[in-house]
Amino acid sequence: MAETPPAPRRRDRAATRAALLDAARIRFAAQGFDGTGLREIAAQVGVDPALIARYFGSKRQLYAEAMHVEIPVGVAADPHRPVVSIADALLHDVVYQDWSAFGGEHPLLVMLRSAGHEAVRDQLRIQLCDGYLAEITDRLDGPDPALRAELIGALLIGMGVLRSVIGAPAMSGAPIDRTRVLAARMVDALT
Amino acid sequence: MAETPPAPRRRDRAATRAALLDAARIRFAAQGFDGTGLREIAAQVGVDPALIARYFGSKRQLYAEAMHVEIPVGVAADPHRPVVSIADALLHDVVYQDWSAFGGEHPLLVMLRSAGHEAVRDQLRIQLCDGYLAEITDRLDGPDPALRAELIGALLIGMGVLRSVIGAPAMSGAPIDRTRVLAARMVDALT
Amino acid sequence: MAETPPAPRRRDRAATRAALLDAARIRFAAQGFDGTGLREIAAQVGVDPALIARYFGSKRQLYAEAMHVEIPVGVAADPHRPVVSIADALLHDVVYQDWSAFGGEHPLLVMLRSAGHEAVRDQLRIQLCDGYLAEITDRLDGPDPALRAELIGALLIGMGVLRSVIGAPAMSGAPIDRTRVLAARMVDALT
Amino acid sequence: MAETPPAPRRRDRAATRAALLDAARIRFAAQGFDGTGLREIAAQVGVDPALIARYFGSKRQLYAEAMHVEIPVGVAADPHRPVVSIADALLHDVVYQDWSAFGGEHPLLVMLRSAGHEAVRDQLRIQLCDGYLAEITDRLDGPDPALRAELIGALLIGMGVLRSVIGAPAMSGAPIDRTRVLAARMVDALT
DNA sequence: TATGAATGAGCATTCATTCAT
DNA sequence: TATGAATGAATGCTCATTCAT
Repeated sequence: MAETPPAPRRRDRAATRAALLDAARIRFAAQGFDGTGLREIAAQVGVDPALIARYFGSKRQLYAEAMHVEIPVGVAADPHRPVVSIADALLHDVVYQDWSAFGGEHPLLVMLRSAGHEAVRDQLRIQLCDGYLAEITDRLDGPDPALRAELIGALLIGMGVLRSVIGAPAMSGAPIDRTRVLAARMVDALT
Repeated sequence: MAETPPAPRRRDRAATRAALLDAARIRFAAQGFDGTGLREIAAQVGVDPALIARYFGSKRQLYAEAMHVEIPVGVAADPHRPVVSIADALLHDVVYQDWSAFGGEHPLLVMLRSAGHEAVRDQLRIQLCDGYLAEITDRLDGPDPALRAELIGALLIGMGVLRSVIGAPAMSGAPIDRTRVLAARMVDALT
Repeated sequence: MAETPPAPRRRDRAATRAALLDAARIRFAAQGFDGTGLREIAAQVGVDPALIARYFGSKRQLYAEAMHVEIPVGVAADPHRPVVSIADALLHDVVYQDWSAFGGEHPLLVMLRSAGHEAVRDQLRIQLCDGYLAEITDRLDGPDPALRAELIGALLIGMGVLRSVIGAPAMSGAPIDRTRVLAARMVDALT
Repeated sequence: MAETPPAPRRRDRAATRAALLDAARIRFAAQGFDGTGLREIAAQVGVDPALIARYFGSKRQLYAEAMHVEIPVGVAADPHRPVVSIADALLHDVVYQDWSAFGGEHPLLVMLRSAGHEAVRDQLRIQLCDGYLAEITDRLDGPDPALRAELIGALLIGMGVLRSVIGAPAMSGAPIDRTRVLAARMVDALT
């Protein structure tokens, strides 16, 4: 892991910046925005807290940059790919992918934990609606494509919430395949 | 309003306690656990902040008590009521009910905003899984009833998140009936 | 002195407040607004720095309140008192009075040391022009009474600056009577 | 403007040094010693803040050098020039001259704004007493020439303070000639 | 010679809480 | 029982400065 102190990493702006982002992701995921202090992020990297202000401007901007993720290219590749396949890819991406760099969860779920802040909610909306769901909306025929896309997104987010935020027993323990089959059935019901 | 200072509410322990809970619900919902100060809650009721510690022990306990809700009796009444009807009732209860006493949202969604705190996550799990979802699980036949109940819960929670936490455009703007029909279709696909 | 820690002064809001103001005057006079920390003021009184925020709201407000002085009643008493007498009284008040509670200088001169802050300049203008100089203006006949009053004020302030801010040798060392006679001659030249 | 970044001024030590002094004068005058950051001075010139430490040693030394001014040669030229004429020349020099390179004020008045620092007070005393006032003292006959010179200096400084630090209404607004006539009368009363 | 990464001490302010009254 | 004075730790952030490069 890049965020452990062993490597002193002296005088390397890019590496220090990256290490700060890595450390920030872990702490923000575990303790939320308010529960995380800049001092502990800096301490984890082994640098002075003032560097964070220097590199990122403010705690808010550090958070925004740490939580930013690009939509995976594979998902958006084929414009004719069926919706159920897209949804399944997103389900795997959002809920079941290995997000250990973010403390084990997709940044959308991490951000949900700090959704008391309006700026965080804004970022959530942009990354979810303008990113993931736009891909689904584009591929849906029939009435209310945006609404149906959001319902799929709601299922996705809800599954993530139950699995990794709330820790609902069945969803956390059940084999992934069984769950994906059931989720796919729900998505199919919308098309 | 019970929480305005004009009425001194002198020497009425029960009424003061209730007023503190009401005020706490509003502020916690609007600003989250960390964003809300005990001073402002106390000020809204017109009492000294030390009284909160006296009545509730700590901020955390005040939060827990303020966010506690009982599952509506109507939902649990008939053990033979079909799942899709239960789910629709819960959808209405959780997502579309008037929760103005909680600042406009169901406490489950309010708590999700402060899910950075482990105690809040615990309370969420207990209220959602042991409360709402148990009712659904009991009525489901076939394999994996708990998992399917959680998927329904995921859809519910996700809809609430998109509607009132994230503010997704279609779900926030669409007429409620159209949304409920689509959600019912997803639930039906599981049975 | 009320600002020494010996007396614990426990649980006495008014006394603690007054002691904080006393300590603030001394430190602000000696080191200016920016050079003085709230920590040292609080330490001098023997209380926690958080009390300052509680009692005065902010460092700026503490400063404003600490530097506020009322115009001495004796000066404004007789509306027919000649200007040269008023000026002499003010000279004694502003420059030669024992202002040891303010570290040895009139608050107007103390504030001049922190005149880099606009709020301080505003307070200076209000206390000098609307306070002291208005009394002089009212008693001046002939043209430009306000301008002549301000010239008298300029002499006063300038004498204070040379004496206690700059430490000009002659004015600091000369016997007070000789200086007052000369200053009175300058004032007389304006009437 | 010499202090705008467009001109890279690469590898010209003397020009960079001068540009830093120019920028420092403007900022120190506008915001005082404490209110001015080395970063903003360096940024205005377009160089790294570390250069300031390299060229001037410290912020204090940069300030001292930036605020240093020579007494105008015209004033000291004729040893038989009458005092009232010298005083008027100084009044014009100190109070009414265009000091736009210093942000619009004579450095003595600028320094008065940062007189919370002892080093600044020392510099003030040296530049005022040993510079300007020595010229006046030399030309005064009769008793206490140094004291009378300081009283003239007090009037000068006081006028500057009221005009440009405090912003006294009459002195800031009145036509310069009327003010100079009145000031000359006060000076004459001392001879 | 000069850059810019990094420092560490310092700032005012906010908070839930405690304790004497 | 309840008030409110007082606490002390922690917050994000700014600063002049230093030290490798």
